[in-house]
Amino acid sequence: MNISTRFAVAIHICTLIDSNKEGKSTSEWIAGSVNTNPVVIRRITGMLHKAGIVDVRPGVAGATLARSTAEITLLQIYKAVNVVEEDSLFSVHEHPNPDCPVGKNIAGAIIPVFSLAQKAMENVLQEVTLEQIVNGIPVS
Amino acid sequence: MNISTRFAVAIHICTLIDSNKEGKSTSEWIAGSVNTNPVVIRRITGMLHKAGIVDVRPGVAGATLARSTAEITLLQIYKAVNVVEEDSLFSVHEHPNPDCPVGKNIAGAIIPVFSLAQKAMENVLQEVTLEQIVNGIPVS
DNA sequence: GTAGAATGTAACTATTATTGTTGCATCTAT
DNA sequence: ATAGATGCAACAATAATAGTTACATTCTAC
Repeated sequence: MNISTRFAVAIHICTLIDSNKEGKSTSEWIAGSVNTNPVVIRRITGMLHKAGIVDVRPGVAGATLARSTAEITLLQIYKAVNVVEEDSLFSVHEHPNPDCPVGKNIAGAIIPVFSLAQKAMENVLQEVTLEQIVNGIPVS
Repeated sequence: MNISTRFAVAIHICTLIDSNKEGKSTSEWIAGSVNTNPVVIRRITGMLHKAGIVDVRPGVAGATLARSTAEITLLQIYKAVNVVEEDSLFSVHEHPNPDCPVGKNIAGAIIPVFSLAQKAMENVLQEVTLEQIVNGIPVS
């Protein structure tokens, strides 16, 4: 199991858009850097657009960031591309035996822990901005 | 995406074994509480056995915990059932364009963050013992 | 207002992981 | 020896991912 590359690609896309303020960041151009199909890029920019992170319009070439890189966190991107459902990073088996004390109560005992663990991970993503990622890319 | 129920089931199994010190915790009996097939249980107890968490022997009915519930952490169980590969909770797209400054360096920029985020999640699991889970189950 | 170029999106495929299942070999205690 | 358990290989059903084709929609430039 692992979290879809959609998240890493979305970060890649946002970083690219920021680094290309002079040119037009079309899905085809972005796809060239990510090395995938333009439709995959459009799917993701569509999600980033719905989340208000990216501006993109039908018929108009090029996506842009909707706000500054310092105001975009990795958590926002992560939520935008929907790689992990709300509070369900960990899945719990359904229908344990209700006639067994353990079966009846196991979900209630572990779900709060799973929730805390997921939150801890997401808190790290919340503390990292797109600006920091961009600064991690050598200007070359 | 979400982490396999194998982890939740493994916790369920360990809790059950502890709550059943008088009886024999056979795969069939455990399967009755989890509400699944005994082979699924054997697969998981096999993994827990390899990790030294559970004692179980071919031909001998019943699994037991290899050490006290206070000495078993959720992180140990999590690692035992191999639900997330080492340092790869998040996956990164392969083969970004090496001729693009962003493509060439994006992996190096995001992997450390992904690593930190995963570690933060795992640290929570490390702080929770099986004993705490067991105590969260009403005696009824 | 039309042509060209881009985005949006549906539909399909290949691949992979999960979960459940059957069948059978192996092992142990009685 | 036998009964009953575990270990394990093999297979099916399901679901998510990633890539691809095709085409409708939209806008800009002319």
